[in-house]
Amino acid sequence: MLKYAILGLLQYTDMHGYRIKEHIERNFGHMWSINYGQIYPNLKKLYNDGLVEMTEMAQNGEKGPPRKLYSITDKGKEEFAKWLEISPDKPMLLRDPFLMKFVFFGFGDAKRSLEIIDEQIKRYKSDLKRRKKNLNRWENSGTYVRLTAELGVNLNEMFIKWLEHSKQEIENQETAIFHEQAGT
Amino acid sequence: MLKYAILGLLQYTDMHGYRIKEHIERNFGHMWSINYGQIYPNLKKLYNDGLVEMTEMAQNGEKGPPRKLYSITDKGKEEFAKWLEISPDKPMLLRDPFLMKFVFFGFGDAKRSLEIIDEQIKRYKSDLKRRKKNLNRWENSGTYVRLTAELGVNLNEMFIKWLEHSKQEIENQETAIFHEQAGT
DNA sequence: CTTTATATATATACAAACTATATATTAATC
DNA sequence: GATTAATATATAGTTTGTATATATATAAAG
Repeated sequence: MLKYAILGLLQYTDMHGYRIKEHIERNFGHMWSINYGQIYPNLKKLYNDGLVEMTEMAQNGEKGPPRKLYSITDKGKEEFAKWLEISPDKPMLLRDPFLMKFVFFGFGDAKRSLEIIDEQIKRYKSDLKRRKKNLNRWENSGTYVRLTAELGVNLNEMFIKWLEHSKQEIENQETAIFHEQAGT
Repeated sequence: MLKYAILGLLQYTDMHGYRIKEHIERNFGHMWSINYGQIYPNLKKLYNDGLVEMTEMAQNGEKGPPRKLYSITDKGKEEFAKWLEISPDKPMLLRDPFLMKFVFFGFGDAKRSLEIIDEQIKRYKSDLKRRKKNLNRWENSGTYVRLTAELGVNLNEMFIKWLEHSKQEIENQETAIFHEQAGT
């Protein structure tokens, strides 16, 4: 899938690996983090398959070592276009270490569980703040990019709402158990 | 992460690989799909690390070949408990082949894009129906499991709302472009 | 002015997760 | 009794993800 993310970005403009990582994190970072260890091998493969071209840039006053600028070829554009109009086969995958723990909190210490829930609410809230602040950045980037950014905000708001509601339910239940034990 | 999902499930009851897959898909299937190719190697590793025990069951009138029943050891329970109270380190990861295409629909054929969006709305809606129907199944499974199932429903409803709103915006924009071209 | 810190940039080894497919057993169906 | 369906385990191969090494150039600190 990363293959097509890279090809898609290269349709906007030529880029080198480092810049590609930046862009992916800006465009998909709502829900996606990427690593150089995924980008450079992919670029190499795209190059070997003739889907991108590469030119080594000379030093030009910029920081860092010489860059390798990649651009999409006609073959690359073709393959990307083909991919774009195929109905997505695989369903959404949501993998969240917090949620994985959450399901099993019944086995753990209730107090510690609530602590982790509070931490998570804070995390969601700071994420939401950042995303809302960046929303205007996508206003002129085309409808689809903008709508995707909006989805990120919606997703974040939904999670906060759900987790705050969950916290209350859990606390209420704790109180109920306490009263039971106290015989009231 | 799968390692801990398996250990967690084995705290409820002893299971063999096939059954573990069923349970994971029932409990986490809101956003998670699993494959035998992930389960059996994991069970083997858990066994080698002494976190689970295994007994080969004799045939007992049930269908299929002999089962290997796994149960969690004290060492396994310890490691699971330790993991459960550590603050989750990595952020949520949402990987969706549909969303990946959606961001780039600006490069593709608008008509085909709307078709794929319609397919996706249908998929979301049938998922929602199934999840809502199954909600009552978790009513007595403990607060955390039930709340996680509710999250699945919320997530689904949010996506439908977002995608239907997005569709309208895209269609409106298409119409605007048409009027522009027609000079009205 | 030289050491140190920082941002840039590429690369690779390793581990975890995912896909595809092979194999085998039993129960039910035809 | 042959076929189909459900159960169950296993593994090869690919893709993803993590950790870390390496190197260059600018900025900042001393």
